[in-house]
Amino acid sequence: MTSPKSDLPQGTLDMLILQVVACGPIHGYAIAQRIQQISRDVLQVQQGSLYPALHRLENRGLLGADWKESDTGREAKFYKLTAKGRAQLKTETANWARLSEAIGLILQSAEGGAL
Amino acid sequence: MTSPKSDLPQGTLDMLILQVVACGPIHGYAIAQRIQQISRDVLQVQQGSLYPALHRLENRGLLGADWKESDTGREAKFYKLTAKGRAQLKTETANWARLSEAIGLILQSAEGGAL
DNA sequence: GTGTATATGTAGAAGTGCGAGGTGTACGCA
DNA sequence: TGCGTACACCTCGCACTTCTACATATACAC
Repeated sequence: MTSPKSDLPQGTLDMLILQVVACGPIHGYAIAQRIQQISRDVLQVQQGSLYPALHRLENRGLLGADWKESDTGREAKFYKLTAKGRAQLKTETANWARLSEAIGLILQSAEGGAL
Repeated sequence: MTSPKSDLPQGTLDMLILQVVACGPIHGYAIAQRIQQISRDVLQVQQGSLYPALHRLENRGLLGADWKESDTGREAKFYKLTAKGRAQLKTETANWARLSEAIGLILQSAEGGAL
């Protein structure tokens, strides 16, 4: 309980990955680190979630992959966004904005106390 | 697939229900209508999602229920928030705020570009 | 008496994240 | 030399939630 347990809402992981990959070619292990870093440790992507998601995205044709050498000299699988992936990211981002806005409406509705 | 399918992120339904019930005693059917109405039809709670969620929340002791007569004269199960439920709502709301903020950070990170 | 809105409920299917485990390399330290 | 840690990939099965149907029953309009 002391450690911040941040289960992320189902469906958001794909969007997050797509977004990080959109910044440029990057390998899986680094994606997880990026997300954790940018979110200030709020979001933590487990490897058991990361790699299956990556494979799903690749199978759907949203991500392309190439084996290259990482900064440390080891072989790593670098992912990059396809055109289809870019479109999907756009869609999901818009959808997320609408959803979070709608949820915000519900959450605010009670505070007004108009009832 | 073409129709605007608004699957809501897993875990948010409980929070939404708790929030709506927090406004005062209300029956299940009306909860779904409320959510849809307040969110301007963005969020639509299916009955197959609603009732199981309601029962879960009741089993966890977050919601209390009484059978009363609804506006239309039919018997309906009116739910109300327990103290435990109120605490849970508070926790989930805070958690949601942190999560959505963190996700917002990721989404913005690319636009700024440099990091 | 048929249909619609109200109101509750269940069953099965599908998808997704998580935990726990496994593989292998490279590096620092004792 | 041996050990632990960080890197970097992967898989399996569990648990959970939501969705799509379906089933039930009342009240009211036509």
